[in-house]
Amino acid sequence: MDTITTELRDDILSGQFAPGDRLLEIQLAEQYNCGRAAVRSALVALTTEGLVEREENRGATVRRISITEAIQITQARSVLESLIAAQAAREATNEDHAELRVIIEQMRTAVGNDEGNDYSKLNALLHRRLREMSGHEIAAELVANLRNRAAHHQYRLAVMPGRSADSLEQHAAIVDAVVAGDEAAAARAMTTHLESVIEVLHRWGDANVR
Amino acid sequence: MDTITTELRDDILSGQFAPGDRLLEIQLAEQYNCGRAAVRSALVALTTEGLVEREENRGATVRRISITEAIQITQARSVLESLIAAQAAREATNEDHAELRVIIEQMRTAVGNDEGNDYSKLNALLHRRLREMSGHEIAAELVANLRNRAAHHQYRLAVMPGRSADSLEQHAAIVDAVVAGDEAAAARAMTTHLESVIEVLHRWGDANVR
DNA sequence: GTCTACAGGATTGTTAACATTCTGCCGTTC
DNA sequence: GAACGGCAGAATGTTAACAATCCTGTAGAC
Repeated sequence: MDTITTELRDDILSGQFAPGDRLLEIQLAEQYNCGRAAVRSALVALTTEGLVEREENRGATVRRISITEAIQITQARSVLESLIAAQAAREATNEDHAELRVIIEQMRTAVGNDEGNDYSKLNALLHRRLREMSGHEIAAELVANLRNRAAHHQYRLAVMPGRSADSLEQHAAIVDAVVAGDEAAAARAMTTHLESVIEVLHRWGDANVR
Repeated sequence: MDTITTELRDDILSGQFAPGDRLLEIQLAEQYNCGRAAVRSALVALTTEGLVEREENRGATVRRISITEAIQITQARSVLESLIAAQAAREATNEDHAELRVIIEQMRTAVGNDEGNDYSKLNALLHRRLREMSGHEIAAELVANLRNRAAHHQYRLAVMPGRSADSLEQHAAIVDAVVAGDEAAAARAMTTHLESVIEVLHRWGDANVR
C-alpha cells in the first residue's frame, strides 16, 4: 500500500514539515524506511492533492498557501459544505442527531475551559461526521482535500481571541437545523459559518499587506 | 515533465481507453515511448484525480463512474460553477462580454445545423472561459477535474434529442446575467442549468435500473 | 572589487534487473 | 466429476546503479 503517502500527508498537516520546507527523496526514504520509489509516488500523489509543489530537477517542497488562496479555498468549501449540510439534514438518523448534540456540548465545555486545542479537534470532528452523514462522497472528498490545503490558516483562527465563542454558536445553529431536518436552514447556517471564517481571513489579510 | 500524465489523461477522456480497460504499465510505456517509472507516476497522479483505479499487485484500470456518482459530481459542479458564474459576473471585462456573446451565437448555429459535436465543444469552451474569467483558481481547478470525471456521461447528454435547445437557452441566460454584471442572477442561471443536467441524469438512471 | 568560468557535490530523473504477487491451467486425488 | 495443490506465465513492486541537472563556492581575469 502507499501508506507512505498518508504518513507524509499527516506529517505535513501536523506541521512536522512546514510550508516551504524541502522534501528530499533520500532523506524521506530513510525517515520512513522505504525506497526512493515509494517516496516519489507519495510526492506525486500529494502534488496533485495540492499539498506539495514539485519543480523539474529541483525537487519538492511543502506548498505555501497565500491568504488570497486560503480565502478561495474557504469559498469553495462554503458552497460544498452547504451542499453537505443540506444532504445531512435529509439523511441523518436519530442516532446521528444525538451524536451531533453531544459534540456541540463537548465544544461548549471546551470553550468554557479555554481549551483551544480540544475545540479544534471537535470542530474537525463535527465537520467530518456531517460529511459522513450526508452520504455525498464526492463533496466529502473535495472538502476533506480543501481542509487539508488550508490547514495552516485554520490553525491561526483557532487561537484568535473571542473567535471560538462565535464559532460555537454558528456550529450549534448548523446542528439545530440538521436535527430539525431543515435542508435549507442547514445550508444557510453552514454558509453563514464559513462566510464568517472568510471574513476573519480577510481582516487578517488586510492587516498583513506588505 | 510528466507530459505522459497529460497524454494518458487525454487518451482516457477521448475514449481511447474505455472505463474498465486495464492499463498495463509495460504496454503504456511502449505506447508512449517512455520507461515504466514515468507511466507509474502518471497512474498515481490520475488515481488521485479520480480517473484511474489502482489495486495492490493487480494493476490499474480506467475508473467506472456510476450514474449516482455522476449525479453527485454534477451536484458538486453545480455549487462550484455557480460560485464561478457569480465571480465572472463581477470580474469579466467588456472584451470578455463580447467573446461570450460570440460563443452563444456559434452555439445557436450549431444547434440549428444539428451539429452535436460542435455544440459539445462550444459548451466546454464556454464553461472553461467562464472559469478563467472568474479568476477563482481553486474552484476552476476543482470543476475542471469534476468535468473530467464525468466526461463519459456528459457525452450521453449531448446526443439526447431536444436537449441542446434547452441547454442553449440556459447558457444564454447565464451569459446575459454575466454581461449584465448581476452576480446573483448568474449564479441562479448556472444552478438552473446544472439542475436540469442532474434531472436528465436522474431520468436516465431511473430508466436503467437493473 | 566585481564578474565570469569552471569544477565539485548534491539531488533528481531514468533505466534495468530482480523479487513478489496474482492468475489461470493442469494433473492428481478422492 | 469436483476439489485441491502446484506450477508456469504475466504483471506489479522494489532495489540499486547510472545519467543528467542544478546549485555552490572558488579561482582567475579585468
